[in-house]
Amino acid sequence: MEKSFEPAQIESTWYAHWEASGAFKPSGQGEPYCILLPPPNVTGTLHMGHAFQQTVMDMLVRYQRMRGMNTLWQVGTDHAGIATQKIVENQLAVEEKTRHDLGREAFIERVWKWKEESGSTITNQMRRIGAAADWSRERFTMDEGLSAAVRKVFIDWYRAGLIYRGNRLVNWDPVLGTAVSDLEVNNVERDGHMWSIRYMTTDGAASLVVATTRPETMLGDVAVAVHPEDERYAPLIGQMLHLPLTGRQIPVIADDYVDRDFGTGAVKITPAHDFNDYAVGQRHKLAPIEIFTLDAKVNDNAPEKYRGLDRYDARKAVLADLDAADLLVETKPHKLQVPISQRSDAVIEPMLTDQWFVDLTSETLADGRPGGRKAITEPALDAVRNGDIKFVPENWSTTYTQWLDNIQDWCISRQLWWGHRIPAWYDGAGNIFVGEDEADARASASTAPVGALRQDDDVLDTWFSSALWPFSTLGWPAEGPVKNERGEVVANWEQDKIFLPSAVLVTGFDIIFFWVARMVMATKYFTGKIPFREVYINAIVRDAEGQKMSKSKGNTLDPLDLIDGIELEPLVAKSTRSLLIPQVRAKVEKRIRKDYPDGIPAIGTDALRFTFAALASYSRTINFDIKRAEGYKAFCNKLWNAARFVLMNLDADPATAVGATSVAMPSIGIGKSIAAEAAPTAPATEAERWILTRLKQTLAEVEQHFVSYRFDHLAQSLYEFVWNEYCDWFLELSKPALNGDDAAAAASTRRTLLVVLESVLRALHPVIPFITEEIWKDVGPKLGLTEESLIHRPWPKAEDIVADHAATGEIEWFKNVLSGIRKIRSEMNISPARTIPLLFADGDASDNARVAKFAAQISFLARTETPQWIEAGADEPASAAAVVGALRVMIPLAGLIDLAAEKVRLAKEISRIEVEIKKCEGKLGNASFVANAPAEVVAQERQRITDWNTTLGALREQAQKLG
RNA sequence: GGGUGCUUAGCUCAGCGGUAGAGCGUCGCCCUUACAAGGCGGUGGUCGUAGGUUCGAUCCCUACAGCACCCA
Repeated sequence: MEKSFEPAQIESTWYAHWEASGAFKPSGQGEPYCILLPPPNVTGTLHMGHAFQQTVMDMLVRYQRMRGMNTLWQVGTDHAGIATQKIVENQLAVEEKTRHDLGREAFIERVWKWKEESGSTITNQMRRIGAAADWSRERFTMDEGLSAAVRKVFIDWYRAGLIYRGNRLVNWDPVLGTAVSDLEVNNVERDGHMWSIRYMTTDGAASLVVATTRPETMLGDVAVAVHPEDERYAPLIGQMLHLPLTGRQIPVIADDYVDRDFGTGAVKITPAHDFNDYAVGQRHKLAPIEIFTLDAKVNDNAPEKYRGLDRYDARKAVLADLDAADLLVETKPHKLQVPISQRSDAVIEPMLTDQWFVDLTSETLADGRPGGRKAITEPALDAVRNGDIKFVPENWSTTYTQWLDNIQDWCISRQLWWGHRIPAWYDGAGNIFVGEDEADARASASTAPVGALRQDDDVLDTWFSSALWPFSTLGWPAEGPVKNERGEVVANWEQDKIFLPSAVLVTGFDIIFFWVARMVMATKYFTGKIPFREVYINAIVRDAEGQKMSKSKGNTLDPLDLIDGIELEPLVAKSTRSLLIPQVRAKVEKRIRKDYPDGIPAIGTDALRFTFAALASYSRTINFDIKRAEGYKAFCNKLWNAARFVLMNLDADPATAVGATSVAMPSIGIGKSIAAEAAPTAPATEAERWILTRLKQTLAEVEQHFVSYRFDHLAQSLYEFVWNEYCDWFLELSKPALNGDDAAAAASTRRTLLVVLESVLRALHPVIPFITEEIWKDVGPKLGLTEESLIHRPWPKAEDIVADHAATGEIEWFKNVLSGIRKIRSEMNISPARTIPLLFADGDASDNARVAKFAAQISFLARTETPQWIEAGADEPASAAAVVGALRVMIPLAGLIDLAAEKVRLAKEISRIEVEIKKCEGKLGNASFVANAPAEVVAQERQRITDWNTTLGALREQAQKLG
């Protein structure tokens, strides 16, 4: 083995090896265990959130595979309608073309070409973080198979009356020219104004003042609403007003939607361009008046003067004209929430358009069939309410149920070209024909079309196809094998439906609405099954200060930069490349130069993964600190060097290396190896029995943490075991054993070193697959294991190991004695190189036996001469002492220690213990504590006070001896 | 306005009813033959504030303050 751990070398070969060996495919044996990858955007690149999420999934899949489950990690990407179309449109823009210049077919062809060339970026990056996914089954939402599922779902829902076409107010992105989901709209606080405008009654006798942040929409006003109990306006209700600038007349209506205390208490109603106003208009049967075109310019319903003006130019013109007419009463600054499209940053304009919807709200259809609420929404709610699907952490189920309880019908049409084209046709009379294709649509219709049929131009929302992911990727609705474009079989519903429901979905909370809920709805409806049994909501990754990562802040991290490392200058260049505003560029550059003056060190995939695991508690954000990752790289190095130590000691004595003939160990899941066939006898030393006991406990904890998704605790258990127990104590204890006279103990220790190391490599493999595999390459054969590589080894089971709690007591005592000596050495500044005398005094029979047993190890590890006992009552030299129970562990002062300093040290220790004793006495002196506290707590308190008193007695005796 | 969280060592976070923990940082001593990405030993916290429940509260309850996020 190399002298230190070099991640780049290790990582380069193993992934290809695993993939080629078919290790990621379902074994076909054991209980099915499936994880669905939330399909990343095909346009995307791997960010920290992906890396974190995928590490979690990978740990689970690798663990379950080792446990013998039939695992499938179903991967793929989604076609990301808007994002992908935009990328290609931007490319066309460089050539000074639009998609309309190409035409629909040529454009789509070009998008496919882009996808073939660039769409695999993120899946290649996933391989770098070690994702053990079954790439042979990789899918894309626009695959033929998945598209067939989309068509079938659309048609079935349409024929069940659950999909309808309607003219509704939707969030319209005037830049992209499409409807967008309300989940793709952010309400952003902006500085704006509140304008007060006077509307006169038609008889000229009175007026009222409305307050608005969007004065231009007055051109589409159909009423002014006031609160029904608002006395200020009571006489005006029912009267008509002159709508300024338009020559139209509108009524004053009463509606308790109006907040009397907001603005003037009188609200202009523009149903065609505001969601609240739309509802008011419906209640009062007022026809909406649209005043904008689809690119947000004033249309022909407005007075000629304003036609063709952009909405913001129209605002200026309207305000100027109102002011001129003396109808503008007040202008004041106002903070308002502006709806911004996530996809284009454009201000959303609510617009009345013809769209397709999935009914999620009606109880019963007009013809008596079940409506969407009953058929789709309720089953999805029930699945969570009755516990079929569990959220982890549990409280996310509230978010889920509250959202579904208040859900609106789902607008599924998008005015794009890239996506699944809606399988609906229109005849000359506007009748709708739905089917697999035009022929099917005709055949399925009850009436003959009038004239030619024309297919709907629109495509479906990307999430419509993503919602089918749990079953469409498994081959549904095809009967037999589904092949990809290369003719390879990627799914077969008949066989693969065993993977439904999948075991767990790992995803971010922001996706609960977009995707989780919709998968439950579609999967329940079409298969009758739930899509997954558990939903693990992972935390959102932020920077070390808890700030959201954003390119314009310059605090993003590319997981691949952490893995490979990057110099400062390339890092600055790549971080500022996409930033167009010079001030932002400068700010980002400054920050990066400050945060990473030396660039980013390479920490490797394993350390990055371990860091993610260690940070994955149940909290909803994790703050990623590179320092933490560097610490876990050190852990990898520690493991590496521990392995080197073990192997070096085997090499030194090849006769006992395999050990199958001499001393056998508990089998610990060694399986069909040579070792297991040898008669197991107990390990020879206490230290071995102790480390095996600790290993057993650790493995049991790790299994528990996998069940509860506490990867932070899992990582910590393994970290502690490897570093603080195996390396710090067992490896150290093995040194005297290996160098001692007892050949049986040396041989046994060699084997235990190896057996424990091999087990811990297996336990760590799901977290840090590369380094464990690399180390195992040398370790496995030494145990006579026949597996080709670690990935094929079974999970090490706690129950295969025999615990020895007596040994634990012995080693704890040993650690206390050794720590006591080290403490004195350190505090008294005795050089670590110097061998010092060591004396024991007092103590009980078991101390006597233990000293005899561990004398050699104590001398070796504490660098002392052979310890001597001082008989009770005999004279003893002035010494510094550590107290372990009743035993005094003493280092004579002569030439080593300052008497005064030792007295101070002792006095400090005595007073510390006196405080502890006081605390105990306080509790035990309280009658109600003794009466009410559980017996074991009282007993524990009594034991503590006894122990403290023993220690105190020994310390006082020591102090007295020093005079 | 409705909802969900968070507030514990300098930093990032566990713990959640019975002796306050980890990693990183920091301080001291050591290049001791697996590892200086290391070893050994320290320092560091009235667990946001105020009440309440309890024999006992960092942990449960109430209120308040501050900070996030989600939905209107």
